[in-house]
Amino acid sequence: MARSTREAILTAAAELMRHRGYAAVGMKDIAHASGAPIGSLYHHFRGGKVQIAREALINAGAAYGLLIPTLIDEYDDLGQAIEGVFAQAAEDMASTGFANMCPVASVAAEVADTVAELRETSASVFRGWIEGGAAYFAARGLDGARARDVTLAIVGALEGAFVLARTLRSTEPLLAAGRTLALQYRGVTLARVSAAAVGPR
Amino acid sequence: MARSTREAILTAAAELMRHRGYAAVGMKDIAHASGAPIGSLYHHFRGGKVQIAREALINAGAAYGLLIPTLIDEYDDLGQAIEGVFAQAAEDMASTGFANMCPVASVAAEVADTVAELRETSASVFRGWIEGGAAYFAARGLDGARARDVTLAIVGALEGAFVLARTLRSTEPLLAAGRTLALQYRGVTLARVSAAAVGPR
DNA sequence: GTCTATACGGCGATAGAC
DNA sequence: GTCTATCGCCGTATAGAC
Repeated sequence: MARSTREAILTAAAELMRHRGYAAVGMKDIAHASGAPIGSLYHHFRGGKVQIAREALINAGAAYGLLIPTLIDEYDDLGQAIEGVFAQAAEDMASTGFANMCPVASVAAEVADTVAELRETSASVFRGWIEGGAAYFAARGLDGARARDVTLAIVGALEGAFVLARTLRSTEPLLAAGRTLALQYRGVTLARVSAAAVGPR
Repeated sequence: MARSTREAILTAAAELMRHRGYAAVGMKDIAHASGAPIGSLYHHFRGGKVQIAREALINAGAAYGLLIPTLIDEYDDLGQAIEGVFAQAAEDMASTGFANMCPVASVAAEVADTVAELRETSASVFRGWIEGGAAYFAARGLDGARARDVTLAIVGALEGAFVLARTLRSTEPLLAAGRTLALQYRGVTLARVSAAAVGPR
C-alpha cells in the first residue's frame, strides 16, 4: 500500500510496465490501477508519461539492486549462491503465472532506440547494478575483474532467461542458466563481511 | 532486396521491429519502409499487423536459428566456439551503432502478456532454436542433457547481453558473457560431423 | 490538490477507384 | 494487385470547475 497518491501512481506504473512494457501501458491504465484520476497524474508528474516511467524505473531499479546481494548474503559458496538466485527467480515466476519479470529490462529493450531519456535512465539503473554488484563481490573477496565479470554474467543471464521463461511459460531456461553458471563457480568461497553496504547509485 | 512486395513488407517489418519492438512500429512505418502503400499491406496480410509480425518473426527466427550453428561449425573447441559467437555478436552490434538486436526477443518481451498469438509464435521460434541447438550439439558429440543446457545457456545469455549492450551502448556485457560461459567449456572438444543438418522446426 | 470534460493527433483498418 | 481517402477509436495531454 502506497501512502501518497504520487507513490500509488509510481507503484501502479511499475507493475503495469513490468507486464506490458512501455508503449502498451496507457495513462488511463495507470490512472485506473492507481485509483487516481487522469488529472492527478499530470498534476504530480508534469513531464507526463515519460516522467512517470522514469521515476518508476529508478524506484524499481533500486529495489532490484538490493535484492540480489540480499539473496547472496546467505551463501558462502559462489556456485551455490548463483544457483540459489536463479532458483528463487524461477519460483517467483512460476508462482505469478510467468507474468513476473524484471521491470527495467522490459522497458529498456523497448525504448533503447525510441525514447532517449528513458534509454539513459535504464542505462544508469543497469550501471548501478553492475557497479554495485562488482563492489559487493569485491568486498566478499573476489578480485576486481572477476567481480565485475561475475556480476555482468549473472545480470545478463537473468535478463535473458526471463524473456525465454516468460515466453515459453517454463522455468527451464532459468534453472538451466543457473545450473550452468553455477557449475563454473562451485568451490569459489565468498568471504564473510560484516556490512555489505552495497546499493545502486 | 526482396523480390516480391510481400517479401519487402516482411523484411521491412522485421527490421523495424528489431529496433523498436512491436507497439512502437506502425503500419504506416512498414508501408513507408517497404515502399508499398498501406492498402497493399492489408491486401497481402488480411490479418493486419499481427499477421505481419507473426510471419516476420517466423522468417527472422529461421534465419537466426541457422546463424549460431553456422558460426560454431568453424570451431573444434566448445569454449572457443562460444567466445567466438559472442565476439561476433559484439562486433555486429558495435558496427550498427548498437541498434542491432535479436528481432524475436525484442518483440517477445513486449507481447508475452498482451498478444497471445504473438507470444505463441515467439515461443515456437525459441523452441525451434533450443531443440535445433540441442540436436546440433548432440550430433557433435555432447550428451543429451548437456547439449540442451549449453544451448539454453548460450541463447539466454545472448538475449540478456543484447538488452544490456543496447541500453548501455557498450559491447562489454556481450564480451563478459562470452568470456564467462567460455571459461567453463574450454577443453570440451566438439566432434567433426559431415552434415550438421540442423535448423529451426 | 482533486477531478471531469475535452482537444488534438495518430493509430489500425477499410472502401472502392483504378 | 495497387493505391488514396477516410473512418472510428484511443492515445497523450490540457483546461478549468470544484
